[in-house]
Amino acid sequence: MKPDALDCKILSELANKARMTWAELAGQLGISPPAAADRVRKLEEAGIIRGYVTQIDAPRLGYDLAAFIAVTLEHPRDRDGFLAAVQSTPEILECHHIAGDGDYLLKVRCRGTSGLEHLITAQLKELPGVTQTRTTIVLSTVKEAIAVPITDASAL
Amino acid sequence: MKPDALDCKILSELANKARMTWAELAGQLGISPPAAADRVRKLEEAGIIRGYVTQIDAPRLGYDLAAFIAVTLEHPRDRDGFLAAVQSTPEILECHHIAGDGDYLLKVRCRGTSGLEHLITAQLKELPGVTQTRTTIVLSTVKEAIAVPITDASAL
DNA sequence: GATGAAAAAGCGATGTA
DNA sequence: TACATCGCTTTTTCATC
Repeated sequence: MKPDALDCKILSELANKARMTWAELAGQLGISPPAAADRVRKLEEAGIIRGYVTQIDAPRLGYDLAAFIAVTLEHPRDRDGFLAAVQSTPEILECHHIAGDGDYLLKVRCRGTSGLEHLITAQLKELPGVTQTRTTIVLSTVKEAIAVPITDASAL
Repeated sequence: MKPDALDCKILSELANKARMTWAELAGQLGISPPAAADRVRKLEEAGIIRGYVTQIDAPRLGYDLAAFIAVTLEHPRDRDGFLAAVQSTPEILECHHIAGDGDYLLKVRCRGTSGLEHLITAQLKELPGVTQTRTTIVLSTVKEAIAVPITDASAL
C-alpha cells in the first residue's frame, strides 16, 4: 500500500491527537467522516499505523531517572537470552542494535539511582555474556517526540 | 493529585490502546462509563496523561535510518541557540542533556545515510558552538516502548 | 460513583461518479 | 475504487441521586 498526500495529512493530524473523532478529522481533510474512517482503517491494516498510545508523565509515577546503557555481549550465542530478558524487563524502554562502541544501546527509566543500580547489577550483569555496560545518565530531557516529520511519501 | 490503584489500572489499560471507548475501559475496571471518563479527565488535567499519540511505522514513510548523536557544545552560551534548533528540527526526535561524554544526546531518524549526512553537516555542525559530534548508527531496533511499567504509585 | 435522558459520534448500506 | 448521504446503533455527556 502506498499512502497518498491525503493519507499523509491524516497521519500528521492523528500523530499528536490520537483520540480525535472521525468527524473532526474529516473536517480537517475536507472529506466525509466515513471516508476518513475508511482511510484510517486501511492505514491500520497496512501496518503504517501501528497503534495508538497514551503519553504518561513517567516522573509523576516515580520513574524519575532515565539513562542510556551500552551493553557489550561476549559472544553472539548470548544474544537470544539477552534479547528475551530485554523484552521482559519493563524498565527497558528501548533496545537498539548498534554499530560502534558496544553491541546494544538501551534506554531505560527507573525509580531513582537505586532502581538503576538494581537494574544494572541484579538484572543486566546477571545475564550470561553481558561482559560490559557503560551507563550515561540523563540529567534532563529537552525534547521527546515520537512521530517523524510527515511529508508526502507518495513518491517512495 | 495522587493517582490511586484504579487510576494506575486506567493508565495501564490506556497505555497501548489510546482509542478505546469509555464503555470498554469501564468494563475492564468494573465501574460505570461516566466514572471512567471522569477519572481520565482528572488524569489529563493533572498532567499525568500528557496526550494521545499515533504510532507510525517510520521506515514505511522513508525514514529508515535511526541514529544517536552525542553533541558537545563549546560554551554554555551556545545552549539556547542549540536547543532552539533542536526543537525546530523534526528529524531530531529526542534530545537529552546527559552526564558523561558529550553534553547532549540526540535520537534522530532520517531518510537513509544521505539524510543523516545532511542533518549532521548542514544542520548540526552549522550551529554556533557545536564543536564535536559522535554518531552511533542503529542497525536494528529490537524494542521501542513508550510507557513505563505502571504499578500502584499511590504510595509515592 | 451510579443512573437515565439528551446529544453526539460511529457504523453499515446504498447510491454516484 | 473512492467518496457522499442517510438511517440506525452505540457511545458520550450532563444532569440528578
